[in-house]
Amino acid sequence: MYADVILPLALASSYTYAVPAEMEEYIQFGMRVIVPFGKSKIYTAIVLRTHDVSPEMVEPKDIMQVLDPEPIITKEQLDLWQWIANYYQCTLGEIMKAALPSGLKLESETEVSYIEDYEADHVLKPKEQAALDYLSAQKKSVPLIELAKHLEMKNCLPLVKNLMEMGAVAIDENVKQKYKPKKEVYVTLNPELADEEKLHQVFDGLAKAKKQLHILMFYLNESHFLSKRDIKEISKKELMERCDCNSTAIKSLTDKKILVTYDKETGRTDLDANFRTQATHPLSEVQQKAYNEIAESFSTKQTTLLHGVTSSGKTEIYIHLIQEVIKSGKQALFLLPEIALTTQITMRLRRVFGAQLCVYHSKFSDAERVEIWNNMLRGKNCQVVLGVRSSVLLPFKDLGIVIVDEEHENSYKQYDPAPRYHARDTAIVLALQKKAKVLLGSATPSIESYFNAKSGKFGLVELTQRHEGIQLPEIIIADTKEAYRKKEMVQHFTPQLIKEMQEAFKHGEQVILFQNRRGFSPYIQCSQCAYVPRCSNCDVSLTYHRFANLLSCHYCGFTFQMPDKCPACGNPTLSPHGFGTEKIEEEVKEIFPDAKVARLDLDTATSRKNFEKIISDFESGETNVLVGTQMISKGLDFERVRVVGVMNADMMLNIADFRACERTYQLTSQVAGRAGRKGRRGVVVIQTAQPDHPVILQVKNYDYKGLYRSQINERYQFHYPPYYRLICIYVKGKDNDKVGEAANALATKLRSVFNERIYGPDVPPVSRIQNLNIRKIVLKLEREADIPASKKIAQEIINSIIGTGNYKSVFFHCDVDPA
DNA sequence: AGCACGCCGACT
DNA sequence: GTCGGCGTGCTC
Repeated sequence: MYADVILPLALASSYTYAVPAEMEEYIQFGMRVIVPFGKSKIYTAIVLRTHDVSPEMVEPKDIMQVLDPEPIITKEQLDLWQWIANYYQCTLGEIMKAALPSGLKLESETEVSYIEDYEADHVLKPKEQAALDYLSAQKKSVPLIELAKHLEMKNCLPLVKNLMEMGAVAIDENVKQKYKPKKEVYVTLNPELADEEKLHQVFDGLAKAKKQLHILMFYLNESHFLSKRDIKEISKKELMERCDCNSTAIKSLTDKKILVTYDKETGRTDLDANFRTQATHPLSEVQQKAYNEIAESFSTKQTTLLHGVTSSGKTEIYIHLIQEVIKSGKQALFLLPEIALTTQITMRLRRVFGAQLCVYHSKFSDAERVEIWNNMLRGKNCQVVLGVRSSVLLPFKDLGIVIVDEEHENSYKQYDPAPRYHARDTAIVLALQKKAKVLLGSATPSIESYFNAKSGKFGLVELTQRHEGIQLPEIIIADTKEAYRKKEMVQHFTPQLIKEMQEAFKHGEQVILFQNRRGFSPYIQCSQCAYVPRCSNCDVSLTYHRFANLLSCHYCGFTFQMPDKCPACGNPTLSPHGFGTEKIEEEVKEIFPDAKVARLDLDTATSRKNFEKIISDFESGETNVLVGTQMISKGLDFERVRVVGVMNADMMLNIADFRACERTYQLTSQVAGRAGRKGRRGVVVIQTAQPDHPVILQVKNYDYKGLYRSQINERYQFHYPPYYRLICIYVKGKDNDKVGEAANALATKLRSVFNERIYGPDVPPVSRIQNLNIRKIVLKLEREADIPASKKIAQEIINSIIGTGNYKSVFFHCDVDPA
């Protein structure tokens, strides 16, 4: 018997292994197996199918082990994987990597250990001696990477191989089980004491130990131990909390053999047994009307777009829809963009759905994610999944609805690494497969979705009123060019923004300042010789971070100490140019010395905890100015914010991308929506050098339809989505000339088939990232074109270019429907 | 992705 | 003359 398996690598085809006789009985599609691959590596693979066709040409290796008693993916999941692989031009292995939590993907690690009685018969080289000294000192096997690090060698495998031949060391491949079920200590009464008489003796013996007596009484009452009915298990933790005692008191009881402890496997995702859900708020009249329209729309359309202004109470409608779905026994998936998954929305859903809700997010521990995966397979506790992009890849059993909140968000599209999939579009395919409904929600829908709604492909429901009659904030456009000319700018603040901030502080209200760039300044420059420090691996200037006193590359993460003099001319004349969140934070402190400023960006939100601390400090009024990147724009509701300042709208407008206008509108409206939720009407100050730009005016007038009309026209004229489908083909490699040649050859060949539908090759604005030079070719296909066939042809042309063998160090990848 | 093989420059 | 760098090809 043989098994075809998917390996978690970017390999085009499946691989065939021999199934040892003892596994034949139980091996099945969807189970994980451990297989050797290549010279020494061991991977977790997934069984695609079993058969008895011996592979030609190669002698199959044996499967080492079957890891699961049951399949861990479903046939339907594989169908979806196949769709993704096909549509987004990637391999099944890449999808497997993205879909499975890493606790389910075991990988081997090479470990080296010292052989105790080894005696050298010749003088060893210094490195060899150093390796042996290190290994013998460790007294256990050491990962190869650790040894390499210790010896400061890039590749120490040849050295280890040598030592192995001499009989000095041994190596082995170890596969570590990463996921361990969580255990908790529980207590119970010693069963030997379970009769009245003995218990009385125990009580008498504890007459002097009040605390212990209290604990015992509490335990007996709470667990219903004596009634022997409806017995409740009690954990040590619960006992300690509810009796307000420490573990010593319990220890005395266990030492006296009155109580005994035992370990119990508990889910990490299990809720406190005392958690009580709350009833939902009834829908307002307007919400109810929208709800009915959605229900009506679902009767004819699979997907419906809910276009509702900020604070129109979309979430409440989602909750009611989900309730309806889970009442019928089906599951609901609630998708949120990566950065927006905050406690606020989680708490809100938790209050309603309690233990039926599970949250799936990269900032949750891997063990939790394995648990959610397993629970979903077993159909346990997972009626409502709140998650980010990758949760569309979870093993749903009976999905009834998918809600994609903030559907326009570009973080739904994965860019690097593959699979380059869009979670919104994948969710629609998933829902189609499960005969489920999809609701896309946004205050500023993507042009594509709005087009689909307008053209009847999706249903459309509009919600134009803010909930509870909260007024939309007033939007002030502040002309920075004019303010500079009149010398009215205070650092990067226009007089209008300063005035509104003062006004807010006077009334004890809060301010949010939005600058979509982290760090202190995007570049520094020597005022003597005009030198600008650049990344050695990428074609970008280095961003100055004052807090850490570092220069950092935002593309490859490379950092180094801020030099105190110019590396080119030696003068101490380096000065920051441009501005990011750190600079704004500093300026606020100078201009308003009494303000308590916090900053929320990738540099301060290093962990979920830090992120939540910054938010809760702002919520409680501990801080009163919050400076941030687009992280502050989503899913956060604050009560006392009156002023929102957009520091520099031009930065977004001037990006060379066909979505620049759309994005500017979306981001700006999104941050504007943070202003004035209750009480006083909010104010938004947008600072720009282009106060007459159509998009700025559309934002000011809350004119989404105007934006849509102008954008849809441009999209049509310049051949962009939704009228055309884009496929970006990237050509990358170390040798810039070779990359250029390969890109030219590819473009020429593509043009011979696709003609004027091919654009480029172009050198992108950042032309080199991590020492890889980049070229970009764009294929624009008409909506009516045979897209699958075109993709296939494009891929064949790419393969033929690779097949010429002229561009060996160059590689290619496709980005279908780029964000 | 990782690992081996093979070819070229910098050391003894 | 060898050591060790990286470019290239293959993995059931």
